[in-house]
Amino acid sequence: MRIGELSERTGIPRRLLRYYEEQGLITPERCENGYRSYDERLVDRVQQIRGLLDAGLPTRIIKQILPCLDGPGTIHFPDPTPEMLTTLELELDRMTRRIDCLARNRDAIAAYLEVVRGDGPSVGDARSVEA
Amino acid sequence: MRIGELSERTGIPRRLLRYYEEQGLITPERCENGYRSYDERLVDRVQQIRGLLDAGLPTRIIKQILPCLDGPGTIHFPDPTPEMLTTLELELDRMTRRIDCLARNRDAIAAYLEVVRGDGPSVGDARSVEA
DNA sequence: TCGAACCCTCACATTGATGTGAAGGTCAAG
DNA sequence: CTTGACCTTCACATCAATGTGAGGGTTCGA
Repeated sequence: MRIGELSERTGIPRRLLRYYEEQGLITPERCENGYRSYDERLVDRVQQIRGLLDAGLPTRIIKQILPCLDGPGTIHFPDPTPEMLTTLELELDRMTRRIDCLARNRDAIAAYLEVVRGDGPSVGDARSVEA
Repeated sequence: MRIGELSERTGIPRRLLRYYEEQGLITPERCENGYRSYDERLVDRVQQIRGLLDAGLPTRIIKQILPCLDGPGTIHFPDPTPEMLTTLELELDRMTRRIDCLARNRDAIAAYLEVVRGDGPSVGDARSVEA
């Protein structure tokens, strides 16, 4: 498919699809006329990228971890250098911390909302967190 | 305490502490001489801000949700306009999706790492290229 | 009294993720 | 053949989060 269709199917602006390519996150084929040609599988891939981006990971990290997330059974390791493994470990850790922080704060907000809309009992206490 | 001490205790550069203030996330007092004077509680507060920032929330959102996360017991609801509640609901939703996405990808990475190390070297293509 | 170590404001630079528009090629349908 | 809807590249604009440094005041100990 061409960029327009991929854009529509994923909800990602064309501009960003080109940007992700520029960042090395996806590498569509080219038709004779120079148009980008996207494989079906890139629909999922692009959405995964968006998810990670939304989750706060920078493209350069995403680029590194994407190869490990290929498919359910299709895991092929791209020659993991120890350096890369370290990066992954590190990022794994960051992600966990990020998740914890987000979860704690989300829970606090949820609690707050619950209290505010008379849902719960009287005065509540939504304790939360930090890094 | 002054900005230097807060910076040291939180690990946040002075520059950012001033930036957070500029963004309305914190509002330290001022001494006679114009120096910023930070309350003890701001140590936690600042770390909470960092956590949220790291988690991908922009300052303008953080500014909105911070009042709901004040302290242990000290929760005072600031006249929740329906508009604000909507924002919170929305952000709550985003956070949940973000968490899910992060968790999925983190698990995938964790699984990958687990396979790569120790466990049997069977699947995949192990190329040995060198740069 | 001097210097070191703080603090201030101002303001420009940078990076990452985007928006937007110009100038132009391709292609199917009227 | 022309028009409109695609596509291309290029390049400048923007926004948030930071870095960095200039120019200058304050405080404190030697």
